[in-house]
Amino acid sequence: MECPAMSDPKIRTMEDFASASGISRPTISKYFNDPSSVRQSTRVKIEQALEQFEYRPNVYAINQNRRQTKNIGIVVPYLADPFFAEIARTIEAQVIQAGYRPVLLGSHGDPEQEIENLDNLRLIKPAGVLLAPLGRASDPARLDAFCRDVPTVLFDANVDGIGAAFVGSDNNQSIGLIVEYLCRTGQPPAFFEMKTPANPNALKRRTAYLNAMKRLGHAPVLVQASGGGWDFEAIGFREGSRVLTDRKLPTNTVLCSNDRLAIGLLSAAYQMGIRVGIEEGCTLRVAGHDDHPFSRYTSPTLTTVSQNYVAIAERSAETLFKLINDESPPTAREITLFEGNLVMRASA
Amino acid sequence: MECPAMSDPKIRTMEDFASASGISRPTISKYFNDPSSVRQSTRVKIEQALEQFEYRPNVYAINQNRRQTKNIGIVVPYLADPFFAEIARTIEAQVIQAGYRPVLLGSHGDPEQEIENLDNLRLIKPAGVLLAPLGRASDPARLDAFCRDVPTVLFDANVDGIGAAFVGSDNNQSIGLIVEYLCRTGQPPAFFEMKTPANPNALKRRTAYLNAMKRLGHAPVLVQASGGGWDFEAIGFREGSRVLTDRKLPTNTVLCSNDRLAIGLLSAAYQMGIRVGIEEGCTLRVAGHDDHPFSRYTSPTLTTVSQNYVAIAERSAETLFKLINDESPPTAREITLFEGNLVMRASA
DNA sequence: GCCTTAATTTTACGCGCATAAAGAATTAAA
DNA sequence: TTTAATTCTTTATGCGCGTAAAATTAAGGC
Repeated sequence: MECPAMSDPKIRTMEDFASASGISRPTISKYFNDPSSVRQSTRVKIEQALEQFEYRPNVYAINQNRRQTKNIGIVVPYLADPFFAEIARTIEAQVIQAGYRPVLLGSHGDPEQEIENLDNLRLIKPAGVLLAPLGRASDPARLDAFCRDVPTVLFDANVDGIGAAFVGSDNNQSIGLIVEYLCRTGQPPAFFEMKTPANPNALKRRTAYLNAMKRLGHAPVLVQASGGGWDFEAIGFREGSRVLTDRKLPTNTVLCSNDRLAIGLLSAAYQMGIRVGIEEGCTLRVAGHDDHPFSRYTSPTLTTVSQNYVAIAERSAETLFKLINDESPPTAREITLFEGNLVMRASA
Repeated sequence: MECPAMSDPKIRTMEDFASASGISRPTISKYFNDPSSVRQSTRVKIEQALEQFEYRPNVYAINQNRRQTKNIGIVVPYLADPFFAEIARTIEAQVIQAGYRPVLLGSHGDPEQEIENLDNLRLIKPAGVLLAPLGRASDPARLDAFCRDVPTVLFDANVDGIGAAFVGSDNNQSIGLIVEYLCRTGQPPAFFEMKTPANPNALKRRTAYLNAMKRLGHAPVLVQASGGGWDFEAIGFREGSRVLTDRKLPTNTVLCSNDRLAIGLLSAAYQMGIRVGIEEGCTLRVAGHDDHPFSRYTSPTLTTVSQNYVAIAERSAETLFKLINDESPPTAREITLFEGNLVMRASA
């Protein structure tokens, strides 16, 4: 039995706790709003009483009356994607550290779910929202309507003009990096992607690939998979099988728009008996983008470009907090891009 | 500009909406509590007004006064594991369909985080909680204390005597199934697992393996990986490399306690040039357990046993709702186990 | 048409806290 | 020590809704 100090008199309300601790209720209220806003000596008193009586204020009563809650919404397009799960987790930590309460929501790749998530967030009157939008599938008008009402920072995927700021990866740099690497170490890569990608990053990566190839004096080769949705591995497998069967590829090197496509492609190659990698006897090189958590366990391990998602998480959270606490007029929409790093493994 | 019907008079409170719709406030309140509890004709009136004025009641005011909120907590040990992300998503859908609001929390493999999640859930006074505990790492006393206060159903991992019910997989059946399959189609398997697994399912699987081998008249071989944590792929890779290097395995078949270990092992085998599978020329067979989302893209694709997580999700949600709505005295702790299905792929 | 039953309105109170204003007490500075 | 600034207490009001009880009205059956 835990029994810190015989919490005999039942402390249910802040009033109870106030009289039990010998401090006035409004001061207690101030303390819970911001512990540093009361004198050090009274703070100590309160915290001692807190250990005795283990009282916790009623969240609903608090939030009903405060102008602004301490809730921060975090919305990601797909929670079952380990990449987003990881970045969400990192952001969560930032939010908690800053004294806010994270509320994590996944959109399951569905634009309606995304809007529903935002609508649900509205109901809890969040201080701000960190939103990784679905991208092209998103309903920009409704996204914008939300961002006008609630301080919102976009991350991972940009939607032009929406939200107070955007923090993401510099696809131009990262794709340039790996294209250069591939060209330097072997045949110039073809680019494997979705024909009509939902994610705006995919479009930027395509452009970046084309630019990089031009710069290096090679003819670009686009391999575009039809189909939609978020089941990238399946698409990568299906279209990868097709392309490898056709044998029309003018190069032995494939750069995938993201790691999940690459995972599908590697699986297809393996099943066709095609040896992938940079070792002797390999007839195909495959590279990806994102440094997906599973990319280090593929066969062969996947050469890719890592996104600096820690930096992205930190900066986007930081930007949001500034936005929330700043009385200054909202400045111009700021775009921050972090560079990727080459992760050399066995596949290319 | 959206402007359904000129919502000129600003509807902020239920009182506003009541007068605007010509219905009394208590009736409006009843409607939002349960739309079917008001007469059909008034329900129509309210819903018409609702379209005109798009009023939403204040969540905080509601929950402050209701004896019970409509919140259902969902706690999983590790959100970055696609298996849990998927099952969480399925449960979410169930919860929403039943008219509740899911609150999803991940414990990041950390027992303290798990307790913190439960503490945070307490603050929002949930109607009930669906908890997939960390397992052996969990703090049983504090888990129990929570379950005594809040209707809680455990799923995925059982902790003896804690929670009102448990819904999971029948490890004995599923492991038996795949052991039989492996024995029937080749050499009897060794069992690859963690020496001190955090997950109680792992222990049941070990026992199930030993039982199955005994039943089939084979000598069991346990391969136990040291180390802890939730980075199963890394452990599978590291320990897998070691075991394959040692060449002390008296069989060419390895059954892994879960797919994530198998993913690591497959990666290790590939890097060592060991051909895995049931084809000609393969010297190793590998099987897993769980039908992890990535198991169909490994090289080779992973033979495994699928958990019926849709059934688990449905039953656990269903059980919780019954528990919440039932006035009957809490019956004996019910344990429901669903059978697994063999998923035959290329690795074994 | 009257009666029974169910649904609604009216009235009223309370939930647990934020917050504002004014005065009292404490602290720091002069 | 005096004064000014800070912090605290007291007092009071209100947030938006749940909910209970009594009075009223509407619906359905004969």
